[in-house]
Amino acid sequence: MTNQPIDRFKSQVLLILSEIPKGECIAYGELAKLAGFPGYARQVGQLMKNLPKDTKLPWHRVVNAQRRISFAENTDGYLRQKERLEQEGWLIVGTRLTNHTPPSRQKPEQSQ
DNA sequence: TAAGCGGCGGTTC
DNA sequence: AGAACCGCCGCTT
Repeated sequence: MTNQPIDRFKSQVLLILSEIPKGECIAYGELAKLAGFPGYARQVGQLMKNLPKDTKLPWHRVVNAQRRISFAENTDGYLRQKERLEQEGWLIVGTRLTNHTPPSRQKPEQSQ
């Protein structure tokens, strides 16, 4: 339409997103960069928000650069994303993602 | 037209 | 490690 670059941005992002393997996650900025639009992290988030609820795209695999779910904990969006991520093997503590059991306050210090 | 707001990110304190 | 700040860029008011 009138917004060709923007439309392309969406297409690219959604394409890359659909290629994200199960059990893996990517940051908004990372996704934007891979799509060819570095700096468009927020737009990716906006795009995710605008995705239809019945989309089969792995929107839940998109988290922020801090490896955290960008929704507030009490929101339904957070709960949905958490559910889906846990379903793919992720262990989630609060908004934080961990691949396996979190190191119960195990501090590196001189360990090794 | 201007101002504010995000499913953000990187740096700094 | 966590909170605060600023920079970013399109969308909504």
